[in-house]
Amino acid sequence: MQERYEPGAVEAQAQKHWNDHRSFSAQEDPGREKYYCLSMFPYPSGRLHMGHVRNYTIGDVVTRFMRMNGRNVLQPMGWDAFGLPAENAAMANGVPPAKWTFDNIEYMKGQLKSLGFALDWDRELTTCRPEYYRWNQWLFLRMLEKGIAYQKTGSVNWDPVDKTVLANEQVIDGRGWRTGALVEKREIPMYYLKITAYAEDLLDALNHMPGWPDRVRAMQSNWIGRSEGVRLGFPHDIDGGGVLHAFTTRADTIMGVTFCAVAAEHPLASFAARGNQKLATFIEECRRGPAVEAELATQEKRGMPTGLFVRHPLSGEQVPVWVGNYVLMSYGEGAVMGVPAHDERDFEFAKKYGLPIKQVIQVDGQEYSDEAWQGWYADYGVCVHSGKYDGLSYRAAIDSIAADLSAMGLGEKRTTWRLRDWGISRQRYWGCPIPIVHCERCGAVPVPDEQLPVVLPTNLVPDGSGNPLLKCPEFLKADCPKCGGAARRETDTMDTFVDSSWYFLRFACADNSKAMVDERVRYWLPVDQYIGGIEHAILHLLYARFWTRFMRDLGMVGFSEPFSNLFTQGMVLKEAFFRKPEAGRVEYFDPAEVIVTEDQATQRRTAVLRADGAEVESEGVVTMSKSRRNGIDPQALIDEFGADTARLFMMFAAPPEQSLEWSDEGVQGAFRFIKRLWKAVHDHLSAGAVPALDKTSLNDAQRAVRRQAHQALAKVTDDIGRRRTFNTAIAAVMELLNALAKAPLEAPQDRAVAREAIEIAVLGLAPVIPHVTHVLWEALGHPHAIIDEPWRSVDPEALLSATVEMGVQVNGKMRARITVPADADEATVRAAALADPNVQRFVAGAVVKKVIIVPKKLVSIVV
RNA sequence: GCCCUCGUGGCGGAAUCGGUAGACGCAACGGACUUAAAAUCCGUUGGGCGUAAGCCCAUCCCGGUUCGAGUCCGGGCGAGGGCACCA
Repeated sequence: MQERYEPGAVEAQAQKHWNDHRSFSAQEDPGREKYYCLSMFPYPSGRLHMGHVRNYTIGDVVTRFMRMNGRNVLQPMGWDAFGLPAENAAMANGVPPAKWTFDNIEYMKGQLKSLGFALDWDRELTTCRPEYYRWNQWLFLRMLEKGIAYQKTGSVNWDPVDKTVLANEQVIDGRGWRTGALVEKREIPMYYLKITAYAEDLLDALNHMPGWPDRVRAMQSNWIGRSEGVRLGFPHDIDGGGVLHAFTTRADTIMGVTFCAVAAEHPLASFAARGNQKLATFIEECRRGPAVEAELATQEKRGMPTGLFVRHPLSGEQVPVWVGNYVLMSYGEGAVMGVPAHDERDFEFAKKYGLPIKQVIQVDGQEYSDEAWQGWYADYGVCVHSGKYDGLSYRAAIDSIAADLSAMGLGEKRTTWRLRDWGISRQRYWGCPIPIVHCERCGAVPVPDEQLPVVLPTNLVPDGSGNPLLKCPEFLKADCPKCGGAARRETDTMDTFVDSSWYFLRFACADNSKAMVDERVRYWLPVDQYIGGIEHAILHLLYARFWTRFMRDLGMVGFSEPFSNLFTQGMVLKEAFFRKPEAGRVEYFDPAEVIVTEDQATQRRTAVLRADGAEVESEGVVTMSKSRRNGIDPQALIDEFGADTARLFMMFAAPPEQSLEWSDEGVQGAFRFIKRLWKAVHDHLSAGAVPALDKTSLNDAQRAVRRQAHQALAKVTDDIGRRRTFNTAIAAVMELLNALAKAPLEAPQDRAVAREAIEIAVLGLAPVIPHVTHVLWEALGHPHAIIDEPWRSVDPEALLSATVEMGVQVNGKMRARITVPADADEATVRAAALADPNVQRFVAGAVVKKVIIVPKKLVSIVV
C-alpha cells in the first residue's frame, strides 16, 4: 500500500467500488430482517449546509452499522422541492422556480455523492414532480370525501402595496419585507385538514412510543394541549338576549370573576363596536396586530370596555364585558372569565384598568395584599368568600360548581384542545395545486381522480405581486367536472408540510404510477430509525403522524406510527454579526469578515468588520442560516480534507443530539487522526508476516493489548448501536490506537495481537469513515469489501483481568486508590482499603461506623 | 409570554443506573528531528498550598436529600430550539 494518505484517490476508489457493485441498492427480501433508516430529506436550497452534513452522516453511520450487523438496510434520499425560497430566487434572478430547484438538486446530489453516503438513489423522489404530488391531490380528495378536509375562512397577512399574501417570515415588525408597507390581516376562504379529529389518538399514542425522545413527546403533548375544564355561560340581554360562553380550567375561582374579556373578533365585540367609534378603532388595531403567537403573548395587554354587561351564572351579579387583545378567538370560546385574584394575565389587566380584585382562593391561610400577591395567586388552595363553596379544595369545588351550573343549563365539564386544524391553503405558485375547480353554478367542485394530476406549469416567474397562476389562462381555464360549463381552477397550492407528511412511504414504491402505496410499504415500513433536526419536533412530525393515521383508516397502511425510533440531532450554531441602521433593515455580515478581540482588563469583546474597521454587534451563537450569513460551507472542508475528515469531524466534535457550536479548529485533528490510522496500518504491514493469534500463549502485555482492543470493540458497538454517541465511539478507537503505538512489537504474538487490534480499529470506524477503511481493509488482505464484512463480536475471554483498581472514600472524601484481585470478596476488599496508609491516617482513632462496597469500583468508609 | 432542552478546564467535550470529575480531541507551552519551515514524534497542561507524601478548592448560583451529587429534588440566573404561512 501507499505510504501517504491521499483522500482524493482513496475516496474515488471506494466510491467506484460501491457504484460498480451497486452496493446500496436495496431489494425487498422477506427472508431477511429489514432496517429502514431515513434522514429528513433536504430542501434544495442551493448547497448542502452543515446541518445536512451532520444529519446525513448520522444516518449513514447507523445505516452502515446495521448493514454490517446483518440487516437488509434501506437508506433512500429525495427532495422537499416545493417552497418559498424558490419563488424568492425567481424574483431575484428572473429564473422560474422549477429551473432553480432542479439545478440545485443536481448540484446537491453531487455533493451528497461526494460525501460517500450509502444511499439507494434508485428510489430518489422529488416532491415538485407530478408523479409525486398527484398523490397529495388524490389523498386530499379522499379527505374531502371523509370530511377530514373542509373549507372555512382563515386570516392571512396581506401586503396592500404588492397586493399579495405574505408568509409570517416575510413580515418584519408588522411590515412587508419588500414593500415596507404596514401588513393587514385578511379573511379568505381556505382548506383545512381536521387534525383535531385525531387529537386524542395522537396524544394517547405518545405514551407508547419508547423509541422517541422524551422531550419530543413532551413537546407534542403540550402542543396538542388537552385541558379538562368547564364551559360556562354568562346569560345576557344583549341583542335580543343570549349566553356568553367561556372556557376555564379554574372553575373553582368562578366566584372571583370581576369581568369578562372577549377576543377582538368575537361577535359581542363587533356588536358593541356598532355606534362606538373608539371601540371600533381599538378592535381594528387588534386585528392589525401580530398574527404570530410569540408576539401576541409578549405584547402589552390592552383592553377596552364594551359597555355591555352579562350576568354571573351563580351570583347573578352584573359583570362588565371587555375586549382584550390577549384573548384568542381560535382557542376555547374566544372569551375568558376574568379572575384577577387568581390568574396572572387577568391580574395584570385588572391592575392596569382599575378593575376590582376579589380573592376567592386561600393558599396556606394567606390573605390578599397587593405586595404579597404575586407568587401564589395562581396556586391551588381552598375556596373562600365563595358562599356555599367555602372550604372546598380544587377538585371538590370544580365538581360542585360544574354540577350547579349544569343544573341551571349554564355550563358543563368539557375537554378543550390547544391543537387547531391544519390550514393548508397557500396563496403561492410553487406548490402542489389543490385539486378544486370553481364553477359559477356548482361552486367548489373536486377534480375527479381520472383527471389527476392537476399539473403545475413550470415556466412561470413570480414577480412578487400575487400568485402568477392567476395570470396564467392555460392553468386557470377548466371545465366544471359536474356541469361541464366553463370554470376556474383553484390557484391556491398546498402547504409544503403536506409533501413531507408521507414521503417516507413513497420511498418503498417510488416507481409505482398506479397507486400511492403498494405491498412494498408493508415490508419496509415503519421507518426503523428517523433522523432529523430538533426544530421539526412538533409540526412536521405531528403532521406525518396525522397523515399516516388517515391512511390507516383508509386501509392503505397497517400501522399508526410511521417512525418507530426518532433521533433528533442538535442544531449547528455559529455566532452571527449584524448592524442595524437607524432607518432600514438589519444587515448581517459573514463571520469570516469580522475580527473579534477581547480586552483582558475589561473583559469586553469587540467585533469589527475587516472592510471598514467599524464595530458590528453580535447576535450571539445561533443557528446557521442564510439570512444571518453565518453558515460555513461544508464544500470547502470536503475539498481540502476529503469526505472522511468532514464526516469524522462532525461526528467527533459533539454528541449528535446536542447543539454544536462550529469551530474551525479540530478539523485538522480529525485529518491528523486519519493519517495516523493510515500510518499504523502501513507500518504494521511493512513489519512483515503476522502469525495466527494463539490466545493461550499470550504474556501479560499482550493480554493487556487484547483486552483494550475488545473493550474498544464493546464500547464502539454499544455507542453506535444503542447509545448513538458517535463521539465516544471514536474516542475509544483513538485510545486503542494510542495504546497500540506504545505496545511492544518484537515477538510474533505481539504482531498477532496488534493485527487483531488494528482490524478492530478499522472495522469500528468503517461506519464513520467508510472510504479510508475500505482501502485499508483491502490492504490488510481481505477478499471482501469492508461494507460486506460482518461486524465482529467481543471475545469475553479477552475482557478478563486479574486485578481491578478501586477508589476508597472516608466520610465521602476520596482518600486512596487500591488494586485488588478482580475476584476478591468483600472482606478482602475491606481489609485492603483499611490497610492503606493514607486511609489509616483518616480512620485512626475513630470508630468505623459503616463500610459500603460497590464491587469493582469503590469503598466508602464512614467513621 | 408559553412549551422543551442545555450549562463541567483556555476551547469542543467524557463520566451510560447516585459511586475514582476532566476520557478523547483542539489550543498552548517545553523538547526531538530539520540549514530553516511545514509535517511528524515525545512530554507538560483545572486552581491554590507543599521539597515531598499529600492537603484544600473546583462541574452556572443558592438551598435540600444521601455514606457519597456533574448526575436526584426545590428556587434562581444564563443560553439555545419551537410557537401553527421558513423548511
